[in-house]
Amino acid sequence: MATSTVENYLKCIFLECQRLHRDDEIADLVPMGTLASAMQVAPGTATAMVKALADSGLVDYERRGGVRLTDSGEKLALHVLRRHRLVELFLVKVLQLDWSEVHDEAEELEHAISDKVLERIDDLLGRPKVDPHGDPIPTAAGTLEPVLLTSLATCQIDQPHRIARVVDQNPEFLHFVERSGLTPGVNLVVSERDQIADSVTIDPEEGRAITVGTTVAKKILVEVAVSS
Amino acid sequence: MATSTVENYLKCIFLECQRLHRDDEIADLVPMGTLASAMQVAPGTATAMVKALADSGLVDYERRGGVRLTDSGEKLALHVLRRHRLVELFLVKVLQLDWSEVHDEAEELEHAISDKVLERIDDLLGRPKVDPHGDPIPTAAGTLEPVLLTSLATCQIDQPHRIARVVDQNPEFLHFVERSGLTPGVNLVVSERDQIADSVTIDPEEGRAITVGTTVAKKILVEVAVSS
DNA sequence: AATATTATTTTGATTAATCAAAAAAGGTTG
DNA sequence: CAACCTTTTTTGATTAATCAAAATAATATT
Repeated sequence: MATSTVENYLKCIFLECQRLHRDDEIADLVPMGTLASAMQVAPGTATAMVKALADSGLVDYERRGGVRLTDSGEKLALHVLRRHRLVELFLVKVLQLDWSEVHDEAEELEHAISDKVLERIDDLLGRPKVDPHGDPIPTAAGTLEPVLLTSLATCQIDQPHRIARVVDQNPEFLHFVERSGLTPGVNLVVSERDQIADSVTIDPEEGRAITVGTTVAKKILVEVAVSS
Repeated sequence: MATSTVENYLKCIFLECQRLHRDDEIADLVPMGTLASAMQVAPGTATAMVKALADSGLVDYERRGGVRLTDSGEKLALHVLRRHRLVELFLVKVLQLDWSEVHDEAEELEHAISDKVLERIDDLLGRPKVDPHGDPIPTAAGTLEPVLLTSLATCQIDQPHRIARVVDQNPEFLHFVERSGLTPGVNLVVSERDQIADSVTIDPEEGRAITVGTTVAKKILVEVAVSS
């Protein structure tokens, strides 16, 4: 059985890989430095660990290039992610915790929960598709719906959108999002984008307009609103 | 912070100490061999670990005598036990798992659950006093109600009793208990005890009489029934 | 008491995960 | 292209938890 450290590395590689795709260009390998800082370990530690993961067939490792999940590594990563996200939703829906605090709780619980308990939770919640942050929940079979979302930084101006997902688990950030009324489900339009000022102005259906920087706008993912 | 291994050793010492009190005479120290086999580790491993626990002030260790919890060790042990038992009850009541399978699940979860989540669970369950096996749940303050129960092996013959607690988490045993209708809450009288045959005959209020060996009788704890 | 048995402790090694600091490999840039 | 900077890998050590097997202490048996 994979230790929880192994699970964390795999999850981290998966998420960093997704993040690279979202932000940047088509980087296929996660650089070791990126992994090390995401895992908050010394660079050498990440190298050592990745070599061990490669020996177990969970990743492909390219010396001085970076690391990529194999099929079995991705399968395990998705299973961890499923546990994490179902636990988060469970904590919010059943135990009434705040969405800003569940990430850290789930970080521990994701390694302790059995498949049996997980499926009971899934039942209890009615087989949900997304967690409280709008992140999609992988299926038990290990598939993740492809994400076709744009962000406030890239969506079309003046077209109605709905917030689908908030891609940053930092509690401070989540509180800000909540105060600003930018939680998943909210309808809005982006009324203005100013390259020079690095700003994006958002006009929610309810409440008053707000202007945020591009880095923040990138973290709020939206889909085109269906007429309600 | 205590590792989950440390938590397990402390919990184990606490439970073994209780068991010694229940079964046997007034043994103050848990022998190293008992601890090692309860923890399923080699004897030397237990010695090494106990020395480390003694250095942290969690236990008193008497060379070639055994080990005993200090006040701070007991406090931690009770906190672990509280988590374990609340989780068990939660799994039975909320997630509808069978009482015979929750012990092993809780064994993992007890180390992953935060105080915040624990108190939410406690609330949700209505601040229960005992877990599904009838084991008392320590309070958040770290107190455990003193147990004043006898077992089927020692209670008075022909007097009405009620099953309060089943002291063995083994799923096989719990299934047997269930099949025999000897779960917590059941009213019965012990109609006969035969020293030579090493047997105890139980007459439940409902269903037919059953005869079990003394080792089993010792594991089923009862209280004198209040007139219903 | 001498011997045998059992329980406990020591010793020496191993594995997983980590760090700090030195070494090496690639890029960048003057 | 040589010197510099950044990233990555190596190396040597450390900590927590474990085991097997040898050594020791305590207890029981003859």
